Amino acid sequence: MTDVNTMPGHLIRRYHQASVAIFHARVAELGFDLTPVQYAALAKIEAQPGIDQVTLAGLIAYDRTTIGGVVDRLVQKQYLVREVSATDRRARVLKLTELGVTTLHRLAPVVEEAQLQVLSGLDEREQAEFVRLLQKATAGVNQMSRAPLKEAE
Amino acid sequence: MTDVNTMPGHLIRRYHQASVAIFHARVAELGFDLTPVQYAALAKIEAQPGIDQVTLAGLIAYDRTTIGGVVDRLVQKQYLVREVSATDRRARVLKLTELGVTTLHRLAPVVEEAQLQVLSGLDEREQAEFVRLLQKATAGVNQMSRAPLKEAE
DNA sequence: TACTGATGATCAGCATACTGACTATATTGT
DNA sequence: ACAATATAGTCAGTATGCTGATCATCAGTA
Repeated sequence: MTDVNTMPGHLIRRYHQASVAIFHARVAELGFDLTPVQYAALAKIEAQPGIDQVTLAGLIAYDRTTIGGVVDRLVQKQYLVREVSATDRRARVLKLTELGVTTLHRLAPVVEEAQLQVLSGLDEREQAEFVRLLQKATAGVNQMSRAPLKEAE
Repeated sequence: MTDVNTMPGHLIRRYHQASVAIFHARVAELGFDLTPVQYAALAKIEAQPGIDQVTLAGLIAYDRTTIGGVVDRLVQKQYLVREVSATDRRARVLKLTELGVTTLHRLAPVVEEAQLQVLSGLDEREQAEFVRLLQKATAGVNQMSRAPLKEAE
């Protein structure tokens, strides 16, 4: 394993790079300019409207510092509203706007396609096995990240 | 696949995040401050001293814009020397310094350990299968990246 | 009630990646 | 030889991630 191109860490970086590029290309075809991270945030906020930033970060495994900037940009694009929580003045409550909802729904099928394209180097049986192993491997190292996934309670 | 946490793209992002964190933690234990990208660059330059930046970028699948900054920082840390090529004045020729060589060799075993830790969620049979599928999947989407891997000739 | 610690959010600073544009130099074709 | 094209590298601008620090607010406890 002296060649970095055979090391898991390096392969993951390259795979991630391509995965992001595929996402961008697909989304750009529809005339949108959303990053994978922004999409994930919108999807999670739709599922749990009124969520605060730290909880959101935990549910999609982001760093809490990073999420601030992501939310900033989504608010600027008018996909999100951010308000001070009525019950905790430290917290910011997040909700989708109408535009956010329609955008999310228009993008959903394209994002699905992008996922398939990311796996397109594998045949169907391999895809299933790969996703299973990827989930298991990711779960195994979850706590090593500064931003571990926190399961919904 | 409506939940982003089951989507391959999202899993890859999380896995990559943890992989980088593991690398940093291991390298920091030895008192060094090298990123995975910087390590990969050093390793490749050792294998091919006198390589230019574009070729290096192709061999480890970086963007040519990004590699400039990476090399800058490695030069600043005195691991690398960058000189104008004698045969092509556009090109910059890269070589390791003594310090670069010794650092690379000290880090190598730790980097190996980090790779194993990245896979630690899987049993031995799964690890082999996962790396095989990861290589195949990555190769399948290689051309979608701005920085595809270019095999050595 | 007042103190202490925990928590939500932000800020500054840095490194990786990307896009698009630009400069300088080589190469190719006529 | 000269024009057109290609290539190596850089720069400006933006987004994701990280570290570590700070501020405001909340919650538990003496």
